[in-house]
Amino acid sequence: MSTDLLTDDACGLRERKKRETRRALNLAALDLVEEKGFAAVTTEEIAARAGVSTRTFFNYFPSKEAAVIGTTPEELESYAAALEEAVPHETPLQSLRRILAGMLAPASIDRELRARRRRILLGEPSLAPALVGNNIRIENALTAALERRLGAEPGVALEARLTVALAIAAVRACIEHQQNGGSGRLERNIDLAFDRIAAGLR
Amino acid sequence: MSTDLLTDDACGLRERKKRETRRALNLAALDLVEEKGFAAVTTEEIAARAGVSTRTFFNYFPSKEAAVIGTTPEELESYAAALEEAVPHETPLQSLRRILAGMLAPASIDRELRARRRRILLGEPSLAPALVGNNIRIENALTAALERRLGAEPGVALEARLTVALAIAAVRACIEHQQNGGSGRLERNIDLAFDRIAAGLR
DNA sequence: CGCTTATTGTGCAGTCACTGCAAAATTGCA
DNA sequence: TGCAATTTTGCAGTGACTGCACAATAAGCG
Repeated sequence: MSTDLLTDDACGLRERKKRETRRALNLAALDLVEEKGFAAVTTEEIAARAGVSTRTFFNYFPSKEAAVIGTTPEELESYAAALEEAVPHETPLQSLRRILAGMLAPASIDRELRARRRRILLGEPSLAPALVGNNIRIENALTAALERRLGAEPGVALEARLTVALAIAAVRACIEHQQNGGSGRLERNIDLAFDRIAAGLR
Repeated sequence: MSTDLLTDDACGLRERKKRETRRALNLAALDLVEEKGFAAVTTEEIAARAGVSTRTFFNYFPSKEAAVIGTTPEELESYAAALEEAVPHETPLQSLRRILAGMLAPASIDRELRARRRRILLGEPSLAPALVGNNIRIENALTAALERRLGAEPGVALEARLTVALAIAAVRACIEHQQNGGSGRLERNIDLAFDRIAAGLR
């Protein structure tokens, strides 16, 4: 159903051009934010640099924030699918650690885009509200996936939502720690955080 | 330093009028949101119902969302102070459970305002992004307070931020569970959630 | 190739949140 | 009462975002 992330060539010219435009807008937004800071960038500029009209910008992204943070529906689906499938000897929390860490690591094809997204994310605290807003979508998708994985027993709904919410919050806490000049490398801190969650907090 | 929440009479006419205006705007916003839904309410309407100009609205609140969700700096300070002071036999997590539950419970003076805030909060999912945005402020204030309580040992910064972030995320998860028609009473679920966190997740 | 049809891009007009600025109204204080 | 500080307000402007109608373009078909 969903085109997997590696096949760029989903048939028609139409589809390809749409992806190119989306990507161009995405890159333009990241460029400009790096140059001038998020607040000083206008949607008009982003559209201009990507070579489309301002109106078209809003055909691709519902907001200025989305063009910078932009988790695509495809990405979302792929993360959800990864969580739904139970890997042997892996608890839900361990799956989440792996998947969420993967979202930050410039691993798959679009490593350029992801690396820059990450840099901006760590550097621009003013994006934090938009970031957490975006997380809601991720949280809902992952919660649904985990519910399916755990089956429909009573109490599972809350359990699933709680697990996902805490995992995302842990990653976000590490990012904010980083932004506030905290010590330690991001990945290392994330590992520490998940270990804490597994062991129980006081 | 900070006027505590019970003394309404902090001297002058000026101060009193400011509080009244703030409260009038707050109530007007809640009224209108209950009537028409958040998206359909304009700042102009809110100001009009409160009997002030649109421009004045923005002297009191930085955004439309803030008038609805509106955690005042005083509230923030009072929560932070409550967390900083260590109660005997209470772990940080237990303190957070008590304090965050108190934010939802219509306990102190302004029970009317708080009860309506809570009802709207549970009923209007479109406010979720604004809600989590607001949580950032709360999180930062509580993190700083917990850091002070725990002292300046290495690793405390991350530990404090993580604990606060997880506690807030737990409450939020329970709220969203409620919004999505999940089972159980809110307070009961929050208790369950905190017990889980203390015991460790899988 | 041409023609029809479904998408997609764009311009335009409009709404609304939000801001800076300067003048007017109000309050505090001597 | 009169002066100084603060608050309110109007005004003009910017910029995000939307609906709509129309132009441009790709897709499918004879």
